[in-house]
Amino acid sequence: MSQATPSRRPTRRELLTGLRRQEILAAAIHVFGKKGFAATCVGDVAREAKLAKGTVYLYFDSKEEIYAAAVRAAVDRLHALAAARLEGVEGLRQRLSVAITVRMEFWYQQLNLYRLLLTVGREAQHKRQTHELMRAGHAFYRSILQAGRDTGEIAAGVDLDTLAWAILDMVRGCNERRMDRLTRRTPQQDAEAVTGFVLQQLDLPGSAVAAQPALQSPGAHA
Amino acid sequence: MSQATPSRRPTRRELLTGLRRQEILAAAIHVFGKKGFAATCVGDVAREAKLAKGTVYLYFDSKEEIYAAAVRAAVDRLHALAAARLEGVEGLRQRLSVAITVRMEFWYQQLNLYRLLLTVGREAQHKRQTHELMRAGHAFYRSILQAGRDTGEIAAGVDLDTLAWAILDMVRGCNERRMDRLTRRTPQQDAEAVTGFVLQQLDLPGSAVAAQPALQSPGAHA
Amino acid sequence: MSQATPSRRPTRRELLTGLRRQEILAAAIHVFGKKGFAATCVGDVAREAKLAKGTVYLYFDSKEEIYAAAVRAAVDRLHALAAARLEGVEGLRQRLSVAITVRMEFWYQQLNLYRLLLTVGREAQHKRQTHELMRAGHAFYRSILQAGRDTGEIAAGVDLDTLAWAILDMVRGCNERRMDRLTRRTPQQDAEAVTGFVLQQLDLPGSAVAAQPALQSPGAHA
Amino acid sequence: MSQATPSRRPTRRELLTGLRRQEILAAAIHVFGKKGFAATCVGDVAREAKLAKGTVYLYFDSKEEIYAAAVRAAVDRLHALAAARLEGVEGLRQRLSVAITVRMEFWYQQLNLYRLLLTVGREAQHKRQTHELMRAGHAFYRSILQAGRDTGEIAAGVDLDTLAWAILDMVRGCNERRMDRLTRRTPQQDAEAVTGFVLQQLDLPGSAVAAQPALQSPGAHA
DNA sequence: TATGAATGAGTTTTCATTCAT
DNA sequence: AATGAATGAAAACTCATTCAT
Repeated sequence: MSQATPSRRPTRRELLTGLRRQEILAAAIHVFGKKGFAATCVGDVAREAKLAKGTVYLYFDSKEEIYAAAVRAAVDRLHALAAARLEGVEGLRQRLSVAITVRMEFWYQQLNLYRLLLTVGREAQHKRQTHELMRAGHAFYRSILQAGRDTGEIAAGVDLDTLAWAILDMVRGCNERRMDRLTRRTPQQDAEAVTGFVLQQLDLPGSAVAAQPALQSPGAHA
Repeated sequence: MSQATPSRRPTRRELLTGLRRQEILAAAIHVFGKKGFAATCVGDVAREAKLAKGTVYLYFDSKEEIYAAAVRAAVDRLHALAAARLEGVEGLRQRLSVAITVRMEFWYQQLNLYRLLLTVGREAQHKRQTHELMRAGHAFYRSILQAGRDTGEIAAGVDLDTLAWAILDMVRGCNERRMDRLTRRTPQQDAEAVTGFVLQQLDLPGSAVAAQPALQSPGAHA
Repeated sequence: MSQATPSRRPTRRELLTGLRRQEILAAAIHVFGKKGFAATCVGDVAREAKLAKGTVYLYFDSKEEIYAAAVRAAVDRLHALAAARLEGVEGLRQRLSVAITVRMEFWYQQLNLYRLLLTVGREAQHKRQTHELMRAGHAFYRSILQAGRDTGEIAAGVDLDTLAWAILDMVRGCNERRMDRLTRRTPQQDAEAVTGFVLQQLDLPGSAVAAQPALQSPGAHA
Repeated sequence: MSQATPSRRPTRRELLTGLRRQEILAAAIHVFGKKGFAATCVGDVAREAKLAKGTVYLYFDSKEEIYAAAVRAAVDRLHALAAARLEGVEGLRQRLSVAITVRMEFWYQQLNLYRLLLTVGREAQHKRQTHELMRAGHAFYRSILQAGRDTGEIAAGVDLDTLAWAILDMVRGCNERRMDRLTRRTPQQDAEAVTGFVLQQLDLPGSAVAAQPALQSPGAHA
């Protein structure tokens, strides 16, 4: 899926190197997520990966670089996943629903990394990468809305830019609350609620994807 | 922990102590915001406050405690400000608008502190305080919505809990984008957009406070 | 003798600070000389000075700076000593003798520091300082020779520049051999030999200071 | 340590091994000279020699040993060169001149190694080797002077030991100044000056080798 | 109360050397 | 013989916190 630079046939060595990097990244995300980035020293990462400290430095230039690589890898996976899930899905309602759900579910699988994003990602040296991620998220929702407008499903008056940001904000909020265990809702439930909000904004209520009235308290009837 | 409510007549000494603490907090927020929490050492705070390092420790037990106190003070001010602004404001639309605006404007004045909240506040040891803040924000919007329901302005079916969280998420998102200079919109413009979003969810469009259709692109007409 | 910057009345604190620096320098020269600069860590210096590692860093910015300061202080002392010893000494023979002797004796008292000069002083980052020291040494002997020429004691044909370098080289050589225990001669004996060498170059043999024929084997008679 | 004199017919393998060692030494001297001994890591040497790090360790036991071997090889070459140059040269004046010149020129060709000698050679673990080198230099000049005495060219009173050291010191001084670019004189010019000094000590002025009055400033006439 | 010198645990990073392939 | 991944000891430097004055 992502033979980045060496266009053909990675060497046996390159393969092994790639694997080691994966291992270290996994270990790093684990301990960073558990103890926090600042409180974790490279030795902790090494121990988790069952390697010597120095070995980690063979694969990454610094602690910061480990973080950056972890985020990069996750983002790549997220984008690939989103594209795959949307493949063949037709109709604004369905596409919105999938797009919202995929981001909820993905980060739910990556809570430790998500936690990093919320702390380390805020620091000056990682601003650029974090902003990139946010802009990509915005563009993602924006493009789905735009397609809806192109097909006439969305009226001309709606400010798609602002709405796309709002979607991202709500998704992020739900993710964070789940990470912090401030909610017991599942990613799917949250996704439905957010999708419902959006449809309401577009004056397209009636039926959310699962034909469940979003934004209604579970017990309530329409 | 220390005498929470000294009931009556603070001693002259208590007053002086309080002032010193304020000075140190102001200095701390300034330098923390400029260099980041981790990168700032207690000596920096002391220098900014024109005190000796040791003196800071007469007023705060640790660097962490300075952060916690700064947040506590800000939150108190925010709550006081919100209450003051809502005083005498009647009607769901108006109260919502004010409630959203006040949180936008307040943090806009406190960008340095807000930045801390987004980084330090995420660390394990400050989770509790940060959650408290978020829950209070949620309760704040929830109570305004509840009042609307009590007066019949809001239909029975709407899930107020979820909507309150959504408001908080959108407000936070706007604040963060402003802090990161990812947007050029003013707090007031953002507040209007969010308010419009909420009214639409409540099937109460027609007029946002400023009678501008929220979430509509500026040039569009209703 | 050297109130460097604060022209008047050093504070009590400045005095104490100065003393601490002296103590650390003394300790540093001791351990550097014993184990070598590279093999010595700052902790060793601190232990020798009976201080904590961190304390050393309150007085010096880095290990390198300790070295540089030690050399600077020694050079100042050497120059002061040389000036003092030459005070009132008249006549080329006598002045040369004193000038050569003082440099022999001084470094003999400072063997550990001298060893540093020969190793650390060679490294790129200290080249400038070391060159300065050598140039100063050359200028020192050069000026004494020049005075001799001005009084007519030295013939016009002699190349004073080259001779001054030669003096410095021989003095250095003797010092190094003494440091390395490759010789058992005393600084005074070496000084006499070198002085005799120079006088012979100037066609002013006859009497070295001590009226001993220089460069002649001890037992030999004129 | 290893078979010092393999008496007869070096194996094919021994020859290859010897070649590899030469290659590595050449690479080592190059990078050590460029970056300094401490700042150079074995990997740098290996890269320069186009070998893997581990391979270097097949030929040398340690980084230190590489240094020692490099010096040993250079010294052997120097001695061979000196012997070759002196072959067939007759007369004290000529032999002295050649002996001084050869040492100037040789190190001038080996500045990188010379630099190592002045730093690494000073460290405790290399003292012995460095002293050996200096003693050999002294013995070299001493033997030439002794030959002069044996032929009656040198008077009985002169202290040959001290003079030999003085020659070595002056030669070293000139070499170092050239290495540090503190002089613009050529090795030949320096050699003449030093030779002139020595002849003057021996009361054999008149003609240095090139019949140029040494120690006289260029423009002066005899 | 105010000070700031002293402390030393703790962190990142480098690199000589080893050893399985 | 050749390789280079793995090791882990070691070192410079920082800074929150203490405490004698």
